[in-house]
Amino acid sequence: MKDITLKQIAETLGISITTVSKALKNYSDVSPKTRKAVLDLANSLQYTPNSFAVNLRTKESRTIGLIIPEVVHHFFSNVINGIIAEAEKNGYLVIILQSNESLELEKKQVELLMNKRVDGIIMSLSNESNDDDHIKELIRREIPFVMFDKISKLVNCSKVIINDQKAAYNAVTHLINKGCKKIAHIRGPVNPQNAIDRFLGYKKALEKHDIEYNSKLVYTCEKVTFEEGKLFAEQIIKDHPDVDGVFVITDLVAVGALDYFNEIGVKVPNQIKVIGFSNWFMSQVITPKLSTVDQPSYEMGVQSFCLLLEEMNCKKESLSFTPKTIELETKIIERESTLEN
Amino acid sequence: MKDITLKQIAETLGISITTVSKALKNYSDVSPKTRKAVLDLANSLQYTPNSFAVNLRTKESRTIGLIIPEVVHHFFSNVINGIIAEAEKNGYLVIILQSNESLELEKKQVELLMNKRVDGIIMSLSNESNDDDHIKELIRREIPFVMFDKISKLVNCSKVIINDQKAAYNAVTHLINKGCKKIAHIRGPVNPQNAIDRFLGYKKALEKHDIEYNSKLVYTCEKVTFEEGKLFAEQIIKDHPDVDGVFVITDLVAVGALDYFNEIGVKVPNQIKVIGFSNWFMSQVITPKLSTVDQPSYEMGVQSFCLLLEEMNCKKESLSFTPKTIELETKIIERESTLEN
DNA sequence: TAAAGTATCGAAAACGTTTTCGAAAAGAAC
DNA sequence: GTTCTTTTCGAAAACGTTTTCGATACTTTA
Repeated sequence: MKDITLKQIAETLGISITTVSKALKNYSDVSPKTRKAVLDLANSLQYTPNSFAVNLRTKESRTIGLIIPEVVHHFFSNVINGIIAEAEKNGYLVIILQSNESLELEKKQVELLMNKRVDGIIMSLSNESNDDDHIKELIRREIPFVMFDKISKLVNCSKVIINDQKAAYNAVTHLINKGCKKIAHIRGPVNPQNAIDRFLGYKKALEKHDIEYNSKLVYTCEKVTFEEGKLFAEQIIKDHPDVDGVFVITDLVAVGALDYFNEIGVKVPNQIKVIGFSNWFMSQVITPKLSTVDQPSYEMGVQSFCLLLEEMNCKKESLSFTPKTIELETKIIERESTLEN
Repeated sequence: MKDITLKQIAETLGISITTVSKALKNYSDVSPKTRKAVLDLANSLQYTPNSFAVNLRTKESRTIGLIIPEVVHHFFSNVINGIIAEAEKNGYLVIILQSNESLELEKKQVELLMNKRVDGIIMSLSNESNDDDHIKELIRREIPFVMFDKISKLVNCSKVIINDQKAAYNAVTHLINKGCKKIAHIRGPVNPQNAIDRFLGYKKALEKHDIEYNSKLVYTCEKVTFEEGKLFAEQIIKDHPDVDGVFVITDLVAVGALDYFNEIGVKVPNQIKVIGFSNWFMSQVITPKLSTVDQPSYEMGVQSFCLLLEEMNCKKESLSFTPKTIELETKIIERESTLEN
């Protein structure tokens, strides 16, 4: 029941550990005859190298770490999907940690992964993250590192993002084109760069179309939940009954808003048009079906791993690596919630 | 920039590696003075033990593997959440792999994890899985192993499940109590035990209430998708216009059915009542809100890890371990889609 | 036949830790 | 001063692999 080792193969064959190792790794200085003997025996014994020893010797674990704010989240679980698929294709395994949107946990998890000596780390910042010390430590230690979606502009590392400002601009312009004159915005928390950018895109679209910006029309989520969507929808109706369009930070919150509007009989899209962000699956099954901005989540995962792989390979060969930023395209998905009157 | 090792600490302090190691691990045979010196230096140098070496020496990696059919799936992502939370609490990290419902991939991934020498494996079978060889190999090698939700009855290992048959029985009984006389069933694929059990529960509920079972009313999903839900809803209406109730294998498919009914103007719950399974988030936001069976997904994750931990600890101390099965409670969530006429 | 080249192998170090066991030093007891 | 205990330390083996470098044996060439 004990594990098979090179030593055991060597002893039964009456040769040295060195030769066994070389035979298994196709070194040229082992005769065809002994190679065959080794391979046959290794096969019949189901030998697999002890990865602990290989890790120690080669100083790599063929494992990467992934830290995301939430696993139960349509966008992030799609990203996970992309990352583990691409990683497996390249012989890497993925350890997943969840920061639960907590900066403290996030820092602890970065430490965990460094101590675990993963070959690289992919990460999306928590909403609480407003300092970069733990990230910069990562860079200082020259651990291959990629950020996606919720990034920090101050950190010099590879990034996979969308143009949140442009996407938000397009979403709000879409509302305006459909006839909206007074548009509210349910925005994300204050820290995350993408919440800031989407807000800026909202503002810019208004300006561009000569609609006066009114800070009273901006509602700020803390937790970015369904419930907050309902709550802010209620406030919008109370505070500004003449609002005829809402741009929401993400679909989950937008669906909350729709739920409230449905409850009290506010007609969407007739009275108010709503557009969300990220194209969650449920957006296409609720009533009315929610217009949104499609974000290539799976592709973001794939690209994130590719960038990380590039950096890991450079490090292995002691080559220098210059961080890259990949910007992926978004597109408006037009559904019932923004139909023209 | 190089990693700090015991050797370096030992040399700068002029003592042996052994003593440094002992000082850091609070052995009793090191004087308070030298212990303090070691701790201070280790702290200021930010020493962390090389986990590769520790793994090799201790023969454990404090890492477990998790294989699930799909990451982008409300039920499974909640289980993941429970597992990684509980694992982290106990100092374990989790490598996640996705079988994509393919038996071939599943086998390869079991191999991957064994070669990686994880301390244990948690798994939910793919829909394709109809043989147990790779699982039995796992047991034979005495690798701590837990199955949850989609299990194999033939494998002797710890399991975390619900009583699918009873839950399905209750769901169908719920339909009957609400006045349904002719109830169709959109079931899961042929292999998975839980699809079989839910089907049996459906059948038993009919019998119990003197409704004749009709195999024509049972539709079998292959992929268990939204699209299949729409498709089978269409067939039900075409083949059996007088069906007044549907019990669906899972919410995603049920939502597909609802979508079709909405499209063609079939009134739910007036003409047909629908009940799903698993309580996906979107079920509470669609129109009409979907009745369903709540499955404690997060808790299943937590319990799965706990069982695995127990087994891993037994193995470490060479104690024998008897597999356990934990059965968690489900409950009917009554919403609009099964309102009484 | 000697020299040069090639094919095949293995000894040994290294990766960084943990742990056993014995040695040395210090203190206590007589 | 001797013996016995207790405290404190370190040498060394072990975990299993990879890789360097030198050694041997065998073949070819001059």
